[in-house]
Amino acid sequence: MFPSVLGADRPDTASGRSGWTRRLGTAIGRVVGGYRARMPAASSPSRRPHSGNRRDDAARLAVLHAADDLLAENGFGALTVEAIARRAGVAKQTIYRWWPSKVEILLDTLIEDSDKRIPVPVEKPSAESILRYLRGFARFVARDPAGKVLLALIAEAQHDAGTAKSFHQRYLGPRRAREREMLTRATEAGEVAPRLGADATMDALVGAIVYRALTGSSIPRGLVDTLVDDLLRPRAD
Amino acid sequence: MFPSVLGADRPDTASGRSGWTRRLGTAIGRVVGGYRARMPAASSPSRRPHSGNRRDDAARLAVLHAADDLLAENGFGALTVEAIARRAGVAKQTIYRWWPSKVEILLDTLIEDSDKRIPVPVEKPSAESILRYLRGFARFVARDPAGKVLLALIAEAQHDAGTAKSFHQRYLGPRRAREREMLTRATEAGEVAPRLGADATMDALVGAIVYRALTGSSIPRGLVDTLVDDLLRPRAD
DNA sequence: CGTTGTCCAGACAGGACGTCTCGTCTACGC
DNA sequence: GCGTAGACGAGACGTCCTGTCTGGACAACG
Repeated sequence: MFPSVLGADRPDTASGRSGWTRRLGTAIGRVVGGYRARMPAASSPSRRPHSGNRRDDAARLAVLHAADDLLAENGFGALTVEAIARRAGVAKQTIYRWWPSKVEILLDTLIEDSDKRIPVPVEKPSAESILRYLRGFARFVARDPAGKVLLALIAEAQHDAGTAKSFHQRYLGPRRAREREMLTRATEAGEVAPRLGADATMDALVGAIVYRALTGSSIPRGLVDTLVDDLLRPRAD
Repeated sequence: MFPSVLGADRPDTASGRSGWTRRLGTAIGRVVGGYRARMPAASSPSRRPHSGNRRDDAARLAVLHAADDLLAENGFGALTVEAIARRAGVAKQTIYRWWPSKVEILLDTLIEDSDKRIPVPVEKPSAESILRYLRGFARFVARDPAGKVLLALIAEAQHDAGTAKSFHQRYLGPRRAREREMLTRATEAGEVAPRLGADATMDALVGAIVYRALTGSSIPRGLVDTLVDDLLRPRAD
């Protein structure tokens, strides 16, 4: 049902690639910049003309996929950098060169996956599109292996302050901005009439769904529908 | 505001107790059985008449308090069994003798604290008492140091299957049973009229509150009030 | 063709884990 | 009383993962 996380074709490891790099580099490309792509000096636009060898994109993808797979198979508790390196066929140092922690690896995969699977419908906002979005979100978080990454990061953010900061800055913040936009537009268009503010309303909807997922319960469609109806539909009295 | 988690008087460590044990043993007693109290053979009611020395209750409390304090101070990520042992003035083996993991320690403190701070009002259920309960819950989870334990355990349950099982069996399950009772009685009395089932309704209410706490947002009273009103009050149409 | 930077491979110290073995002390049974 | 069973503090032990740091091979660019 969900054959593969993060893209269609994926090599099992990054090893045994003679000529791989060039083909991959142009064929796939980078959808998301990834952790380090934005870290070093975003202020200086024209950096060094890049001497030396360039980053191996196959290795980057192998790491992302390995992390994803290992999380789905054994859970976050068993996820170690060494295991990721082994599975990806990559040296440990290659991982530490580009990511400061396994959390940033997961964050990279999560951003890529959720942009692909559950984009926020900011254009043409309507009660119907909001409902569809939340149904998709519920499905993502409850049944999609990639949704487990989201749950794992929410969890890890409770344990580590650095994770919390990064998770907010890179994922929750931007996503919530789009959700707020979606809800605000729909409200202004008279499509919905929430009694709470945009953030509180989204938290109530998303929170209920996420909590069900966190506690291992299923998320029947009727739950989402009723919730949306109760919180977004204007009351008669 | 919340001077101490888990009881009033607490020694800093368990060491230096000459004569401590006897006094503590009778004075404080055990509110909750704790992890191991129910584990070994609940089938045989009359066990061995207990030769040897008995369990040191001061050590038990010192461990519970140390875990609580360390979690509040440094977060779950920095919480180690060794650190708990050091802080409690207790040998590591003493901890492993009674708890299989630090999670069970936290579970012991959580059960004790939430029974004390946010009991579920199953008697005399009313819309008003439900609202008060949820306000208290929101306060507990957002501002009480003991509430951090709940968040940490929800988080750890995502990372480890064993934690998830234990957390459900010992905390979420029993608590939800009482909450369901509360809601069902209030519904039968005509006090409230949820459109969703008891579990789904509670998840929507609790989930929204927990999600705010998990993402570090405050939980204004108006949010809880409106949520309760939207989900529990009968709709006119 | 040399410089630069990435890659794999592996060594390394540090820390936490969970187990184990001591010696001490205390409650209970005989 | 006295012996024994069990809890306790102290600390050693092997294992695993961490994050850093080498070395040597390779590829891109000037």
